[in-house]
Amino acid sequence: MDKMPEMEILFELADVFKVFGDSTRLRILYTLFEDEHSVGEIAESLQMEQSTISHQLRVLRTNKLVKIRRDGKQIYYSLDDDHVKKIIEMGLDHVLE
Amino acid sequence: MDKMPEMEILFELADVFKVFGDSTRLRILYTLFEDEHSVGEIAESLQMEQSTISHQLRVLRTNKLVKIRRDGKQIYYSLDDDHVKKIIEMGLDHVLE
DNA sequence: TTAACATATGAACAATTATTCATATGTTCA
DNA sequence: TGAACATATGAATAATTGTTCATATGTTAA
Repeated sequence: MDKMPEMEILFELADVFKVFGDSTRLRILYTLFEDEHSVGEIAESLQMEQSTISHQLRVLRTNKLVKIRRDGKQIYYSLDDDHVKKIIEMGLDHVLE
Repeated sequence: MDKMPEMEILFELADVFKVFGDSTRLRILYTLFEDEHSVGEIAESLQMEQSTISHQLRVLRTNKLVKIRRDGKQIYYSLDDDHVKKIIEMGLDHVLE
């Protein structure tokens, strides 16, 4: 173990970390820690443009960090991976020394 | 717990993940998983410019992921944090599903 | 001191990306 | 069907960033 992965895997790995490397996406993920939320709720909660949130949710979804549930006009997003919390907490451990 | 951190902390957190979000830096970290290595050794091993490696090592060092030990003309880099391996492994878990 | 070597650094460039604005798509209800 | 609402998307822009080249800094040994 700990052997260097193939280049293809390394690029994917870097891409995943890139997703965590933006404060807006981190805020969205934190918002979803507790419960699922609609796009509008997240935008309202973070005081950001609906468009911005939607764009970033797509990034999160493409990378399989969140999943969706449609209910009428709204689309509810929630965490789609057990690792998300743990990865963020590990990063936080590092930041907090 | 799981409460959203202050903005300042969120930016730091994002910055840490940004560091992991580059394949060159991931390769450098993997190289250091086993043992410490000099700048030249890493550049040779990864077949990249010495300058590129040096620049990226500075990023890693600034973010306290690697530390240095001077020995004559060479500077040996090694991992400076217990979390590094774990964070990368978590990310890998996600990538590998 | 000087030559040779190892590493660091600054400037420049290309590429990537987060946000905004405007608009499109899709859903509900009258 | 059409109006109102929720979300998605494309284009444009500004900002950030990884790499290279050239050169500077720092170390050793003669």
